[in-house]
Amino acid sequence: MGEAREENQRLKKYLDQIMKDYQNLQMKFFDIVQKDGRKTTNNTNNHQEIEESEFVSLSLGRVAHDTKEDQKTVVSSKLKEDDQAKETLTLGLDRKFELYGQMKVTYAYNSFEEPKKEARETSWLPSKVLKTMQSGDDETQQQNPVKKARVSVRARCETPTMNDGCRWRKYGQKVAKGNPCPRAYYRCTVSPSCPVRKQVQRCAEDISILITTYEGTHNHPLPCMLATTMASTTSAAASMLLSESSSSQLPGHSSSVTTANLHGPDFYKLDSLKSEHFYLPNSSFSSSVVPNSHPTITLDLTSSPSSSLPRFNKVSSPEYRPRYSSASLNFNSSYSDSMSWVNGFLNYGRQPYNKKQIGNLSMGRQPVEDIYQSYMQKKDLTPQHSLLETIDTATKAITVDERFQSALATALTSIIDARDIAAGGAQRN
DNA sequence: CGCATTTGACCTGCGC
DNA sequence: GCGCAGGTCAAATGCG
Repeated sequence: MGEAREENQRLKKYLDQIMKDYQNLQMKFFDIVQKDGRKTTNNTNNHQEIEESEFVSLSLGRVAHDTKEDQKTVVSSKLKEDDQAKETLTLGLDRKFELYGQMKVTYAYNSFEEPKKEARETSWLPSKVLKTMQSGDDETQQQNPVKKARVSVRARCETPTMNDGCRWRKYGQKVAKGNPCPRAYYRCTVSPSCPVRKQVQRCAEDISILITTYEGTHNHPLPCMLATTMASTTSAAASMLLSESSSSQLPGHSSSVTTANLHGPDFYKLDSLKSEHFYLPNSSFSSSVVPNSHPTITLDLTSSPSSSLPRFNKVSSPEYRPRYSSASLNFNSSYSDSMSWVNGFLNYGRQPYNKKQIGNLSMGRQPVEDIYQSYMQKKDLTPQHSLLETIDTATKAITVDERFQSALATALTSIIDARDIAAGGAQRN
């Protein structure tokens, strides 16, 4: 328990240090942006340079996933100014690597803090800079109207809609061209102002496959871990798509997609993702890109077997360079594996979410049942697993996962403390 | 009775 | 400008 306390203190200090470094880097960076801005106003011919400087600025903290050498140079030269700042950016790069390389889908549990964060993060900026950035975005948006990224989830599902933990209200239905099955339109009703919508449609080729397409970002606390996981999964996938798009944009369009989308909550959501990772063990990602339509990334949970190794394919055709890049990342596995995950996914939302049973078992914002659930899902456990396996896995979770140990220690402390207090009170009485 | 769903009308963007 | 398709609205309807 003492160790747990020390660890908590250590982590707090570490977090404070990261926040300081991050703010230092931002200050320095926007100084440079301002200088660049002055240069560009002197030269009216280099509009593209303005766009690129904006592009670089908005990529910070997220990923320098770009092929443009000059941008890399700008970023790296700035980083040399501050080693600690470099460390801060490295966090972003690592995160990106996780998204691209290992295809971890990060688990965000504090997405509802995004608007506040956004306000806080930008509040220190000189109003002039903010104004410039905002008007710049408006301009580029007008020039190049950006459609929201969509994330489509294909899963075998018997029910009319997939249980994703959120509350939805149906507001329309339409038969779309090329598919006799009607498409249903839902909007999130957890918060009246929530912009998130989803479309649900059965696959024309296989009606057992349900295609759920999500659009937008929740602006409220999500009701359960399942919803949070879903939201962060789709958000991460959308961010991946948008980030990927930034590396293959046409010259002169460089800022249109990226700047417009990085100002949304997703940018901060990604930034808020620290260490909790949620695995999609058996899934396939691909994106379909149609000019002037919504960039869509598809998360296919119905894939057929081929290889357990992740594949990353760029599928942009030389004849057609879309505004949004095309990419696919496959994690193909057996159908049964996929289904076990989907079943776990769907069933979890139906489990009673009884916090009282868990009591004070919590670790910061993340309840320990979430950690455990996350761990269980990483292990691809399903209700079909035997009790022994479950116990075995729980034991492993306790012995292997330091977070779990820490949470358990904290919980035990609170229980013992509470008992001591009660006992003390009884003795006094 | 209140809330969710249904469904035809309407709006908007795009291609021709 | 027109038609088409996707998306949304809102009155009507259904249900607990």
